[in-house]
Amino acid sequence: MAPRKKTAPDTNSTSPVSMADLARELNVSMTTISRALSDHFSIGPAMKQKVLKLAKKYNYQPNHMASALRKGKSKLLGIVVPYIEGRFFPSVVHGIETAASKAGYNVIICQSNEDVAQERRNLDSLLSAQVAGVLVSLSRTTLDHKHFDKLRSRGLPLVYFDRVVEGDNVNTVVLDDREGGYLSTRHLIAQGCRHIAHLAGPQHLNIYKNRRQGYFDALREAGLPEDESMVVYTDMLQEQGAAGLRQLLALPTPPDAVFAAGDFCALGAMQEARRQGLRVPDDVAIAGFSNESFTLVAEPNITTVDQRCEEMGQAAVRLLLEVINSAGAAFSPRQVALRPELLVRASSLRPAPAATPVPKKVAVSRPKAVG
Amino acid sequence: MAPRKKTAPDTNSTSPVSMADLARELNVSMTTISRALSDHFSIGPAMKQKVLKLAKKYNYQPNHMASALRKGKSKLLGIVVPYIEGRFFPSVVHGIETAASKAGYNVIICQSNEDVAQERRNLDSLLSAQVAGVLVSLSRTTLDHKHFDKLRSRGLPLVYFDRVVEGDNVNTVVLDDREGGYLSTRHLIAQGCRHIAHLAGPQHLNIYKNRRQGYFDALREAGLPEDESMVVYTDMLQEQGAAGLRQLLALPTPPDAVFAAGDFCALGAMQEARRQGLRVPDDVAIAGFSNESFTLVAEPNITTVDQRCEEMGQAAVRLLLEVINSAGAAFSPRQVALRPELLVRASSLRPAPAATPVPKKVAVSRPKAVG
DNA sequence: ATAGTTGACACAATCGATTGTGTAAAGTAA
DNA sequence: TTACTTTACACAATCGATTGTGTCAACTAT
Repeated sequence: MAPRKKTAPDTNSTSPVSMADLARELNVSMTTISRALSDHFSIGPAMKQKVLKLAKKYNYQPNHMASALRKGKSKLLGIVVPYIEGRFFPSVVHGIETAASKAGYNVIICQSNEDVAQERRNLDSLLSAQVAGVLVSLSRTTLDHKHFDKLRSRGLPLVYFDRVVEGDNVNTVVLDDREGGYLSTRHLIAQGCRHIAHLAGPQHLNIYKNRRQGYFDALREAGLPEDESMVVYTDMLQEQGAAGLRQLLALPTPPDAVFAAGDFCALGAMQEARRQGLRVPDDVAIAGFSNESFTLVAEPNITTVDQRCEEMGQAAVRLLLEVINSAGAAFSPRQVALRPELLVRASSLRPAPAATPVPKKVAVSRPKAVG
Repeated sequence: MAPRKKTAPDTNSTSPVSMADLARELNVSMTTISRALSDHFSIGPAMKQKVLKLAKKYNYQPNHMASALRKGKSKLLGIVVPYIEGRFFPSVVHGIETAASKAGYNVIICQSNEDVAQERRNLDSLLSAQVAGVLVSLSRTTLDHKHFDKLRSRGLPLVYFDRVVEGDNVNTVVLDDREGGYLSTRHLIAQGCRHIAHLAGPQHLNIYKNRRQGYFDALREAGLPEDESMVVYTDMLQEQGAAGLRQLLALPTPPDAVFAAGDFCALGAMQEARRQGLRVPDDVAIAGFSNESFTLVAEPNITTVDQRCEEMGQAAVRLLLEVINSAGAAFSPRQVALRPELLVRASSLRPAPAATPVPKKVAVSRPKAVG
């Protein structure tokens, strides 16, 4: 390209003032400017002041791209989520952005739309953008994870959250779903319920498998029978919650409580209960999962388990930054499980205290590491 | 820096293979590689094939930062929103990311947390990241917009959405709130309601002012009185909806319908109506605004106005890309207003058809440009 | 066969910031 | 005063890709 004199302001969106401009004005080298701005010891205090002042005067903005290019590390984090809708992912992203921003990072967000191919493209995109690390929640159609090797081979720090790859050689942050199921069921037992049913989700998904496990754990702990006939498997839809309850009410010993693995399902069950003339929670207590916003709108308000979305995002960023800052020094992958929060609402709160108090084995229930 | 030989793989996250590597392997110049990859005419077809093949073999990923640095334009768009929660912003962001990605852009997302100072920092951050354009929804505390001049002075394309700066020298995408209020109220009139109240929002916010305007427009069109005593001003909270309805029901002529400028407010009103023994929609019809997810959970389902969140994001990106691609050629700012969609649900649907059909002046109601 | 074209690629500067090494001036010690 | 440190900067290469201008060869035309 022809040596272009600094005259026309171009159509460039580049900052109007670069380090070279400052250097020219002060008759010093760019080295001095760069080091003065980054508070390098080899620059005298007087010079530092002058540079800082001039930078402020001209509203100098460092060019992150140039810096990243030279240093080989940008201040960008990549996020790959299946989509940005509903209650869960937006909240997690909220947490991620907040934590990242606090650490001086910006985040690039990508949606896989539950499509592996798109997920693959997202990764390429983030690679090209030279992100310093990646946070991923897998798409539903992601069966193998070979495309993530590309990141690993380049030494790009990677943290999975919520929908994760199983194993102890990866960094993950998840909700402790088993604990959620356990807390919820234990609460129902404490309310005096003794015939607790479970509206379960697809068992090939870990979250639902674990919630069911927590349900059984609580039953066993309380000495109640673990009865498979009290478990109905659904896809967590509202109508299936209704249908599920219908099926359960037809049993010889109908349930006096239902722990649903999802709020929509719980809502359906509650509506069905009332259609059948049952009172909630008096005749049948109901608890859901996910803390969907409508749980506070439904009447009665639905007891549910909060998934700590924001904390999950923050924990994921913390972990990612740790890996990034470990800089080469072999970092041994860590798996973090967040403790869910049981939100007791009217749908499960019996007026009278529990007839038969349950043994207080609270502390025992803590699972592995808690973020 | 000491000339470092290509030996140690560094701790760099840089792509393991650069154009220089390809050039070396093929014994050609980087120029040739670059031009072959970008399909420049001065490169022979044979050479192009060889380069493409080698690039594929080595899984070459172009370094966007380097490219952006040289070209002065990145493939990044910046988003600044007050926060990423609730129903609205996540959906808009969803639309933005989808549209941007389709056009080969990645998006960097920033939250202002409703704080001007943070918003200012966000802009600096995006400037440093060398984004090609910015999409903004103003924070609630943003009273003057001087900090946006920094963008304009650098020729950075800018589009406001939803919470916009007023004026015809800026690019904006908003929902036509007046039309939304109009459609909703017209619907209530068509249901046979003649004493329609309005639960209004803070009038210093344009969205609420416009919804109220639409309400009055519909009344006037139907020849109904525009009665200020039928308007209660609130902050759109659930409790205020209840309180507002209580106040209205105490009037000499209580309303037979309520158009609330927000769904939460509508919900509160509906709950209050039932507490007072009124049937919805028979005794009092209710319509809200925003299409919150709980409107489909409440019983009866609440009639509401959809804000076209995703379309708004897409329209904003379209407009932004237009400005970006106009490349210098003076682009005259445009204001886009999206047409809202009335979602009629049980809360306002009277069993009997309208007693007195309303004059069909539908076409007349169309406002300015529709995105 | 000589001049004029065209095709296909190389040179080298450039975007803006970073950083190892060199070096002149100033300061300290002997 | 001579020698040795420090202090405070400057030089210049570098990250990876882009691009205006040369240049050499093969080709066409007269």
